Amino acid sequence: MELFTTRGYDRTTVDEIAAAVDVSQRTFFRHFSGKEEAALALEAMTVAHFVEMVRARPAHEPPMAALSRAVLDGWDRISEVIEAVAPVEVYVRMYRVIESTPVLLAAHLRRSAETEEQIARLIAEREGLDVDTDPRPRVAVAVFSGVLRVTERLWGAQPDAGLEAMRALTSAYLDQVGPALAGDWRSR
Amino acid sequence: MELFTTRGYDRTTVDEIAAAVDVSQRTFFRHFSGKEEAALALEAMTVAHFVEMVRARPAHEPPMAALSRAVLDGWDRISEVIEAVAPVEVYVRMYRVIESTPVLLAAHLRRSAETEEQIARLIAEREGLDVDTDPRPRVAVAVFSGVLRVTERLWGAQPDAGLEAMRALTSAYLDQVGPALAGDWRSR
DNA sequence: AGGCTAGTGACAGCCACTGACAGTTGACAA
DNA sequence: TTGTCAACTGTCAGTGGCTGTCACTAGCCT
Repeated sequence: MELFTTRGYDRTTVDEIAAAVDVSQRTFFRHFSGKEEAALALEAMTVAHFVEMVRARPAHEPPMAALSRAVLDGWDRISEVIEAVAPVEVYVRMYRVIESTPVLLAAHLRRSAETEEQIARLIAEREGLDVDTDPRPRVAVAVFSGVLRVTERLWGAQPDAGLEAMRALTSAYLDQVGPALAGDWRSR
Repeated sequence: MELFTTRGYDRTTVDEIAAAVDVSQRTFFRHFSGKEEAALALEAMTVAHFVEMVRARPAHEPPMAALSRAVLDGWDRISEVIEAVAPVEVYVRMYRVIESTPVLLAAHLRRSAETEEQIARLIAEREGLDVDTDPRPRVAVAVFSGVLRVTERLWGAQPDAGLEAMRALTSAYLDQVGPALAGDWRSR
């Protein structure tokens, strides 16, 4: 992470990473499937945390409410999860590296797509629906994650990106789904 | 495309592609920035077409209506666009290769994200809004493209994926946004 | 004829990644 | 104490995507 955030992803070779932790290149590839996975390791941790938060929501909550609360509560506790492995500040710097590195951003988006599918199945299960018959679980999750992506992008662009700012942004943007879908924006 | 769809993306080397069109490897890289770009070239064409369709919508249409109609009309005319370059059947086969090849899917999603930003700016302009102040353009486009991604994924999974099926699926799934956002799914 | 440009090939090199082979270490059973 | 197994490691020799450099050709304008 130190190398990635200071030199940049492309200008960091696997040999340099291996040397920094005093290990052969071959050994690096035994721990990580590739340079990409190493770069996204922190991010993967937090994503897993959010999935857990969704899984833990009480069964009586309506789908969208469960998703919203899971994410909002998730942001409140995320710092503990990160801090157990690395300073939060490293996480924030690394997020910016991901956003600004095409191959990393691409990989990140693909992983998000996989997470979406996973959560859609979770929602379908909660509601007792078949994810391949009823379109609503996947549509709901797609709408939800679409908004989350916009939010995280905006957050990364802010100069003073902290975890509290992220929570506030997420909440504000989720509230905009209704207005955004309204027929005529000019009439409001 | 022929090589990619028969042998698979990973099992096709740039040398093979270059040899197939009787050109040196170096020349291949002068025409395409990489193997990836070559594989996504057809897809890029159709995306450009959809952006044009959005740009062509009359200014008085509400945002979501403009997006829906642009995409639906887009599917009606897409076959001409594709057929000018390759058989539609190649396009469909190639879409499946993209879906099933991790690096291609990742690249595809990243490009979609760029297109989203482009369209959000288009929508903001139509409505006379500042895309960095009003959240609605980006949120609306995110919701919309989220649904489109679910649709295209489902379409690719169908055995008889044709362009008409795609249009129908798109329409059906866009209609599900309302129901998916409804509070309690069980009450309906 | 001279010079410009676009397109090309050949060659050498960087880097991510993989397969094959050979240690080393610690835990545990004989 | 000794054999054995599993987990981890290093070395080496590739393959394949991609880039920089140099030299060449064909068409085209002056």
